[in-house]
Amino acid sequence: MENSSAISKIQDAITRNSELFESLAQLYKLFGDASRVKILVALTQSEMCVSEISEFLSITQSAVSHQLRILKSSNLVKTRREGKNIIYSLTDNHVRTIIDCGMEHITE
Amino acid sequence: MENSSAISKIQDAITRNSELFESLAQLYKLFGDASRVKILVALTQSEMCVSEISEFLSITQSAVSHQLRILKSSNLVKTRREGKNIIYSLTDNHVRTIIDCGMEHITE
DNA sequence: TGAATGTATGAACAATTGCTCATATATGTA
DNA sequence: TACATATATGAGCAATTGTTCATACATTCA
Repeated sequence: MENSSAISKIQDAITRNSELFESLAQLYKLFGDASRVKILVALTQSEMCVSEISEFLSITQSAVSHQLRILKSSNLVKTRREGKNIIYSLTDNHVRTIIDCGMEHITE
Repeated sequence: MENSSAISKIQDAITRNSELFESLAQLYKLFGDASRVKILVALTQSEMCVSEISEFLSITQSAVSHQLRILKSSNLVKTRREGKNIIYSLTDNHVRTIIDCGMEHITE
């Protein structure tokens, strides 16, 4: 099948921005796991330390830590120390927006 | 560590809506693959048949079909037949919105 | 009807992922 | 300093995922 001119313009745009869409996929992958979304949703409500998250999601501390590391290295969350605790919070409001955006689709 | 009352309200909300967040993760998982996002991005521009998508993304026809099946069974895309071709298009505007939402985060 | 084209699908496989377990590191406190 | 608490991390493992290959199904046209 032959490319129409309109289609081939889209092709150009997508090919040129290939890396951009890889990043986009990479971003959404972060939201594509139930544990991580729950963590993120929780953090939209309040900053929290690891053991709190671990408790109320009924996920082991280790599993939570692993996930938080992923979220942090992707700059979705940031940390500060407070005594023995490490307090996690959202880096910015994008997470909130993205979650809301998805929720609208789910709860239509 | 003990739950503060604020935290425990969040916990309740998340526990009660556990299934909702599973769905949310499930939705984002669909956007969490480069091939699929590219397909979806393409479809935000124009409806397209399988071979067109396959060509310009340089993905085999089989791989595209497999991905489209996933997207269709998740109701993100719909199809109609036109002769030998199956034309794929977005089911609604949510996909556009979600992609835009992620793009804003990427291109901040 | 037979050949060509477009699409779908199942099996197999490599890669990725998220968890658990054990253990290390860091901080606070007796 | 010794111990308890909070968090991080590496290795190992089972489950999931995305692709390829071969092939089946569907439609058009000669």
